[in-house]
Amino acid sequence: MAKKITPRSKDYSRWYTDVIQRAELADYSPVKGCMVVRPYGYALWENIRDGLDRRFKATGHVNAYFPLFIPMSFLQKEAEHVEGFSPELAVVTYGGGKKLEEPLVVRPTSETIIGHMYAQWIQSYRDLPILINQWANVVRWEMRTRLFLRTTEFLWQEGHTAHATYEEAQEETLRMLNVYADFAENDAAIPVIKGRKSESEKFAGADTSYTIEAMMGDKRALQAGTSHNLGQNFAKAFDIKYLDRNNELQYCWTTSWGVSWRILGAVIMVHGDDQGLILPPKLAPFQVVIVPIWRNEDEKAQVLKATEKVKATLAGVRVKVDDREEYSPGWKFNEWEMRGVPLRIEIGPRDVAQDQVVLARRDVAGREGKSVAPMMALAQRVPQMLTTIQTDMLDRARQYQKANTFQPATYEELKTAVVNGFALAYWCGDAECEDKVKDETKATIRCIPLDQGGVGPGRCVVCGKEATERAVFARAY
RNA sequence: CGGGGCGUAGCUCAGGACGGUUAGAGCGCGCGGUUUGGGACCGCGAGGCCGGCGGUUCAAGUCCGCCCGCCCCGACCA
Repeated sequence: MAKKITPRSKDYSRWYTDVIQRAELADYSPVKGCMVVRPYGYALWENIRDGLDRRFKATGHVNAYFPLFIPMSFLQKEAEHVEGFSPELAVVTYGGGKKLEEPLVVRPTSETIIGHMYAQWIQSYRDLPILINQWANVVRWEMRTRLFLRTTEFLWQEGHTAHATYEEAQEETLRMLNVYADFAENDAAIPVIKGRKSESEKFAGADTSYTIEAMMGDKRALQAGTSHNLGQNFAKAFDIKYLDRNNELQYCWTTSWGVSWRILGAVIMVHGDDQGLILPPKLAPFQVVIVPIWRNEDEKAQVLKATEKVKATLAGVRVKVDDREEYSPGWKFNEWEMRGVPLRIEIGPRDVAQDQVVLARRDVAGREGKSVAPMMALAQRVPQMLTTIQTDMLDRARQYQKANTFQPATYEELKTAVVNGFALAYWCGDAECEDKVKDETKATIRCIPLDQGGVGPGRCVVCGKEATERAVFARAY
């Protein structure tokens, strides 16, 4: 435990893995590319899950569960889909000691098997829309993995909907993109850019993919969630049809959308500092940690009594009392700061005598983040401070993103911009220009923002041809 | 899959070029005591197939070969 966290400036990726392991969010598994999520990390994931799930329910979705194994032939029904996913499939060829007649794919995503079921469940326009989400694990055989950001097996949710018209499907696609953005900003305190993916970056099998992109602490981009309008591609591949009001057979329009535990990596990288994690109050497993301080049995009894009293006044707040005797208060301060608890309450003999406590904000370092509050005021003050911390964290992240986003007009400027952050620049739409940037700068088009900022047409930053839209170029995870 | 690095105590590592009794340190862990407002200290103690297999040798943690695993950097991805 004495091991120090590598400073971000020295080695950002080391910092990232150090923080995860030292904060006990996750650990490496005996299986390459896989990850063990520890209780503290899982509690964080549960809060993410709950925040999203609540929003899914509020927009009319229901949860269900589809199987882990998918017949190989299903994947092959949609040409683009199979092409996109086949390199990263895990395939089961033996079961019960016998070679299987048809290999089973461990789902990399569930469009195919869900499409197969939808084809059976949907007969009429009256059956539509179908709005189902599932929380599941999926497997994608990745060459290089990274805790939370890219693991062979990962937890996520995948929403799959079927609609009667293109318009409804498109509306759903954007609705869920907005749900993701709302969650990212309001719960995770991560500012995101909503946008459309370029042809080369879109989901295998989608007509159009949308994304929320966020800037990490090292100014690289991370795709934090995606929402796809699948058009009729899967409907045609899986024969998802319905009879419309005129008794005519129509193919459905489907969507899918997903957020994985990768977003937990974003929380770490957007907010963390050299001390470790900084968790937004809405997601933190413990929003408040109380560290009691005493010197002798007399003080101990008084302080613990006051601690219980304080805890009781904080109904509705997730409070951890750290009354372990084998660690000193100073040790605990460092420990809980490293683990990102948003607010610390210190209660010692001096505080008990004066009916007060010391409050320390995790997001404001040192003395500046410390304040004293009367015990009487805590029931109000603590929730208030948690709200302030939550909004301050979003503001800080937003400022950081803004300060590191550039608007290059020339290719030379673009080259500089993408090593220093995001580049918002005109793009003509040609894959050639996109590829050139990728080859020469390692930056990719993260998205074409939905909000173009009210600017008119301009010149492609690469080729100079007329361009109607601006794209965000950045190096990405 | 290419390039680089590393496998010795739970963790971080020394030892290794030059083979030689019982393999070390710090941290962590257990017990006892003193401590406790920003990572306290003392004493005692437990803990090792030195990644695996094979070879050289009277003798291998150390030399040689093969294999395995992990981490970091590149080509694909939520």
